[in-house]
Amino acid sequence: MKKDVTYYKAILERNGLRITPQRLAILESINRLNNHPRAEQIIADIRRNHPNIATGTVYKVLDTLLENKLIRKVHTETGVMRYDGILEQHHHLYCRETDKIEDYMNAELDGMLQEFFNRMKIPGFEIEDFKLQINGKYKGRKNRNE
Amino acid sequence: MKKDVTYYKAILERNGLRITPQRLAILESINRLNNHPRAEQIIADIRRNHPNIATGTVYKVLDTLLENKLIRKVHTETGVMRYDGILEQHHHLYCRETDKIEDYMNAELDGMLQEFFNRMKIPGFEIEDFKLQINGKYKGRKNRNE
DNA sequence: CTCACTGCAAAGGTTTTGCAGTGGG
DNA sequence: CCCACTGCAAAACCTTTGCAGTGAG
Repeated sequence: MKKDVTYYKAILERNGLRITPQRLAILESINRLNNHPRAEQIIADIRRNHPNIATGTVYKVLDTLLENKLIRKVHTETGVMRYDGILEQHHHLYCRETDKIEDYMNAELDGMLQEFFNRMKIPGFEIEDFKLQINGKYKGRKNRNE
Repeated sequence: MKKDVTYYKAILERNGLRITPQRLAILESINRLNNHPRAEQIIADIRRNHPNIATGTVYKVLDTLLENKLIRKVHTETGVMRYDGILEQHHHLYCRETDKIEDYMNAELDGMLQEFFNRMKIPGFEIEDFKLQINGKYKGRKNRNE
């Protein structure tokens, strides 16, 4: 699955959304920044090439993308929303000290959880998906404070 | 572990914090409301008995309690902070539709995860704890929309 | 040509802050 | 008594909204 302009155009089109430079820039930015950017970071990033894109527009676009499940929200302890372009099932490593998030994918873990909840039903609750937040500290490597 | 005024006084004292009516009221409120209240709900609750407690004070007290790990933050997709008085390891059932959170405790699950990560170390990351967010829908019972 | 989308600026909601005053120890 | 804490009101911060204008299809 190659992620380039053609790809982003296709997914916008598939969702019945108009293809605009703003939307392409934002989609592309989230995926290129890659590590769970805040709205503010996305805005700074795309303004380098699209200097007069409006803050309100970015939030509206993010909302539209969320509604169409083209991106996801991530919330950390700081209360500021962050956005995630990765749609596949995955978990997060989270460092409270630096507010840094990293992805953690592990098929064995997913299988184990799935199997657990198949067995252990929760009365009155229909499970759709689950996300594990693994809290801890980065050590022995630079804290790219994202 | 009985949770009453004496108990709250003791834990404040143990943490070197002054015992004030505001702090006791807030601690007591979070535990009595029980289900992950927002600041706004805590404020409304304690004002019934302490009519002139200030909003700013509540946020300051919540901060102090968080710093001393006497309560925890919970963040949902709406972006509004919520607070949790339960300190024991537990997970959350979360319903996106109603923004309702319920606790989920399961020792087998915890053991399984613990064992998994003992085996499967993550290079450069020291795990402190983990929280599973189980997303889904409540069905067949009233949606106490908390 | 039309209506979905953008830009702008103002408003909204939550949380933080500064400072004078109070009361817990 | 002293300094940690509170009350109050203003500010900060992030996000949403309304509306006139624009450009994608």
